[in-house]
Parts: sequence; structure tokens; C-alpha cells
Amino acid sequence: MTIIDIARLSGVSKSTVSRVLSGAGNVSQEARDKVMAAVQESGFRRNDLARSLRSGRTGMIGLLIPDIANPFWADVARGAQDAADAEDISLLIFNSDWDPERERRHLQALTQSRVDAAIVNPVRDGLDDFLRFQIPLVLIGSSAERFPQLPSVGSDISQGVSIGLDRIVAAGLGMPALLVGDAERTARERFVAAVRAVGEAEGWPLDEMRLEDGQYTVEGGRAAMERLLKAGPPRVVFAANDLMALGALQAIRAAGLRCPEEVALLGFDGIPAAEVSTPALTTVGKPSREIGRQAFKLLNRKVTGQAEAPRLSLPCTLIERETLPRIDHPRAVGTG
Amino acid sequence: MTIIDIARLSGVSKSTVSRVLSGAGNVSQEARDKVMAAVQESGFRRNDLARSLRSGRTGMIGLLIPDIANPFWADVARGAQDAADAEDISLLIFNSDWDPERERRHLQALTQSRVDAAIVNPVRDGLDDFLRFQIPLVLIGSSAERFPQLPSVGSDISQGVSIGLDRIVAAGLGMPALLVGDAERTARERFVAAVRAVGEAEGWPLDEMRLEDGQYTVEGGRAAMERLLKAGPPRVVFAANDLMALGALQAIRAAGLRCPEEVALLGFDGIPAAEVSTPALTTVGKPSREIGRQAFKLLNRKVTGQAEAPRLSLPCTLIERETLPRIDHPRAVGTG
DNA sequence: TTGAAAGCGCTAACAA
DNA sequence: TTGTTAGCGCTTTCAA
Repeated sequence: MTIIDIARLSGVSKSTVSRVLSGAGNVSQEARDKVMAAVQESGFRRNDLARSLRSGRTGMIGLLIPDIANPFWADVARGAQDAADAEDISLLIFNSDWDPERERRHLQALTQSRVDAAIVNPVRDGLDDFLRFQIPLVLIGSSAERFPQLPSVGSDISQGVSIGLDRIVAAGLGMPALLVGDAERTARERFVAAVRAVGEAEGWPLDEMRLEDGQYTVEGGRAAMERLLKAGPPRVVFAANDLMALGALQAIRAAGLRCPEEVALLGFDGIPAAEVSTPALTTVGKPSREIGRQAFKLLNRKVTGQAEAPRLSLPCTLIERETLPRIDHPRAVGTG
Repeated sequence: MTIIDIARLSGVSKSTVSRVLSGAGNVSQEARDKVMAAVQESGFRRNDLARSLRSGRTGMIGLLIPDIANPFWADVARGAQDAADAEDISLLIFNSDWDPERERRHLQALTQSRVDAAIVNPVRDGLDDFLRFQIPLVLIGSSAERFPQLPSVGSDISQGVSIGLDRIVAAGLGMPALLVGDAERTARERFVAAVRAVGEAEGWPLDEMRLEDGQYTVEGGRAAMERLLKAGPPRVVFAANDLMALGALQAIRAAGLRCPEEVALLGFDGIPAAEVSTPALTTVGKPSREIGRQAFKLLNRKVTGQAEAPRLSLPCTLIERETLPRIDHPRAVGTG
């Protein structure tokens, strides 16, 4: 079934069929009706491959993220899909697993399938090879920093840390101990730097700040918290991510300590699991879905060539739950 | 950049370039070397669009699921991607949001982009329209039952219910109250039917079995459990999904009841959040990733035309955690 | 082992 | 408003 068959069935030329199918204006109503009838009857579907080959547009964009099974990235993907969907764009999704070799392979697949554009969370610097193809690109995630020449969208870690810390201060808890993951260097450093910046303004004794590194998992958080606990329980802990915070919460409770009365806890990310812990985890939520949505929009602007390399930093929001003491006499809590 | 450029650069014909790029055997080493050098130097990437148009294969498959941001479906997607990846197949992923109209639109996108095959969780009966395109299809999820003529893969609910119930019986808890969601009719009915089947064998007074319907969310589970509690706390509750179980757990604890000592609880699904609740939720885990993986494999068998319409029902596994009392004198727990 | 030539299904000048 | 024609970049006979 091709447009030639439809042309034959409806008694017009294939150009006219093409015009009808593309919604061109200059077609008589009569021709349009005949074509549509033939399409309906035959169940014909235009071959987008041929269309793309000719037109140079595929209507597909690539999305390269670390892991679709990770709730944060799944949410980013969903945001991008929702935005793409509204414009009839399809998404080709790949997982890099933080592995440069996979990234390279998938980037190659993206160029070969001639996606119109791509949204990428870069693992390493292997992007250079990709850039020569001039495919419109938007970077997402903290590692985007390494490519200042490219447009990107991410969450505003400084602002997130800031509202989190403000909340801790407002509760009268003082300088927190930090729980950080080893998954992403840049993310880790940004987190710590942001805490230090606020701490300096607050006049905290930053030399005495306790900082525990651990694996970026529930188990890693539990282990790191146990180490912290062994050296004497901190009054409040700020974890760089929710998974570790959840592990820390388990360690706190396992040690017979009450949260938030004895050890208060603040997470970072806003993953769904944080909602159902006991007590429910107070955390700084990243705008994951919005990141995906905005990344797509940025892409689109690039495609139509209206803008150049903007760097979006979307605000985080404080998700009030139960692991931080209530503020009885609320003091202003900044929003960044 | 096309193979014609490469042909020119390397001093051979474009046919030879094509042969080298496709790994055909009948090419001299000399020609191969020259072509590869030119490719390397120029950074040429074969246009898969043209290739697909000519060869009739796109190397892409479609995946149509309700919601990629849902941890179960994200995991299914990941399983499919892992399997696809191993064969250099790309995935075009769409979300139906359980909406027949979206499903229809995305199915159409799939046919137009000429995917080699598709994995679909059907929402309604709107698949009929799609079937005429003869695209190899594998169904996933409980609604696949409505299309007995199509190959499918899903989890074995009966077996999952059976091992869950065996575990409850082994703990000496007797007939459970049921918490079921309204999201999917077929899934709900299958769950209840499976419980009844086991209950009959156990000699339970099924007429007295308490069954509470609710929304398929944490909040829905909490509300349903509160209703159950109001009429007198059941000794054990079997929830048809983890989200509701987690809500139920909150209701149990809010009522000042101890879990599992006073009210024991068993979930169904195996979502990540169930791992970090307090107490951690004992649940029957669905083989989500394996479903995706097997769906892809089935697809592939269809593509190469070796098999006909198999229906895979993958076993669930009991995830022992803390909301069911320990079994001190373990009795055999069936595995289906 | 190689090259010439036809054509996959469509779009986009161009001419009528 | 319509049809004719020339490709888009590749694979695949076929003949050499």
C-alpha cells in the first residue's frame, strides 16, 4: 500500500494524495474527499520513513538518560514525552547506565536514525564526537556544566540546598551533618559547596562540619548513618539524596533514636518512596518532570532556530513531611 | 555526507561502500581498508532512514505502556530495552495513560514509523484496527486476556496469590481481608478469583470474607483500611497492590495497632517504596523487568517467524520483609 | 570482487 | 488546482 495505490483508487495523482495527507491548502474539496475515502477504505498509512528521507525531518527525538527504571529519570522522560506528544513527536529512549561506552553506542544510534534533536545526560566528555553532527542538543543533569557552550536544563541545587538549610535553621537545629553519595562527582561537589556557602553566611563552624560519603543507595545511606551515629548522633542530618536519607532513617530508628525529636533528617530529590516512609521524609524536591518538559521546549526552540544556548536552572521545592520538627513560630523560609 | 562521498573519497563504487558498511563478505581487504579509512576520516554515519526504506527493516520496535513514570512500567520498559539493546534495536516508547484515544494515536504513530514490531499493553479493544497492519505484536499485562489470538506475557497472578496465601496460612493467620483497587477490572477479578480458589481448598468461610474496594493509590489504601478497621480490625490483610498496602500500613499504625503483631499485612507488586516503609512491607513481587525482557524475546521469535502465539505467565516471588509474622516452625511454602 | 542501474515511498519544484 | 518529474540515501539484483 503506497500513495500510488491511493492515487489509483481515488483517480488523482500521487502528488495530490501527498498534498491531502500533508494537509496542504491547495487541494479541491472534491479531490480531498475522494482521497480520504480511499485512505479510509484501504486502511492506508503513510510511510514516515520515505517521508522523512525526502523531507529531512523524522519527527523523532532522542533521549539518552542513565536509567529509565530510576524514578527521577523516569519522571524526566515522562515530562519530555508529554511535551513531545503535544507536537506529535516520538521519543527514542536509551539508557547509558552511566557507562561512557554505552553512551557512545547510543549516541551513534541517534545520529544514524537521524533524530531531529536529542536530550542527553552526558556521562563523560564523549559528547565531542557527537557534536560534529550538528544535531540540536539539550543537556540535562549536573554534568551539563562541563559543556558551557551547550543549552541545558537542570535543577537549581544551590537554591534547593538553600531552602533546605533555611528550614533547618528555622527549626533551630543548627549546622547539619552531611550524607553524600558518590554517584556523580559534580553533583556531590555542588551540594557540598552550596551548603558551605550558606553555612558561611550563617556563621557555622564549617571546619567541624561532619560529612559522610557513601554509596548512592538505601544500604549506603544506612551504613553511612551508622558510622555517623557511632561517633555520636548529630542533631540533624542533610542527605544529598532521598535513597540515602531513607537508609539513614532506618539506621536512626534501629539505633533506638527518635526522628525528628532526637535526630532530624532532610532528604533531597523527592522520590515517591520518601512519601511512605515512617516517619515520612521531609525533603527538597527536584522538578524532574519539569526538567524533561523544559528540555524538550528548549530543543524545539533550537530546531526552529530562535534562540541560543540558554542554561535553565529550575527551582527545587521543599516538601514538608515529618522528619524535621515542626516550626511553632515560623520564621521566614526563603525560596531561593 | 552520503555513501557516494565515501565512494569518491575511497575510489570505489557506492555499492562497495554499502557492502563494507553492511559487513558483507565479498569485499577485498584493500577496498575494505580504503572505505573504512574514508569513513573514519570524514565522520560519515550511514543514514538508517534510507537503509530502512530500502530494506524494509527499521531496527526499531514500539513500546506502548500506560505510564513510564510508574515504577512497574518503567521496570518493564527497562527489561525490554536491555534485551533490545543486545541486538541493536531501538525503542520508541509511548504512554497511553490508560486512555483509548491516546492509545489509538500512538498505535497509528507506530505503524507510520514502520517499527518492526511492537509491545503493547492494550487499554481497550481498540487494537483491532492495528492488527490489520500485521506488525508482529506481543501483549503485556492482564488485559491481554481479551486477545487470546495474540502472544502475550504477564505475571502469574494465581501463582502469586497462591504463594502469598500459603505464607499467610503458614503463619497461622487464617483467612485474610482483601484490599483491592479499581484500576483494572481484569486484574481485580483475577486477584479475587485466585484468592477464592485457594480459600476453597483451605476450607475458608468465603461468604464471610471481607473485601474492601478503593482507589489504586496510597491514599485509597489508607481510606479503605480505615473502613476495614472501623468494622473491627482483621487479623491479616492481603492487598492487591503495594501502593494500597502502604496506605493501609499507615492507617494501621495511625490506629495505634501494631503490625504484624495485631494486624498483619501482605502486598502485591514489589515496588521499590515497599522496601523502605516501616515496618518494611512483605509483598508478592511481580517479575516486571523479566516481563519486558521476555516480551522482546517473544517479539523477536515472531519476527524471524519461528513460533506462534505463546502466552507466557511468569512466576511471582514472595519478598519476605516485616509485615507478616515470622514463621517459627516453617511449614512448606508453595512456589506455585 | 566489483560497478551500473533500478527502485524503496514519499515530497517538492515545475509546468500545465 | 493538478500532474509530471526528479530525487532523498541507501540496498540489491545483474552483468562484467
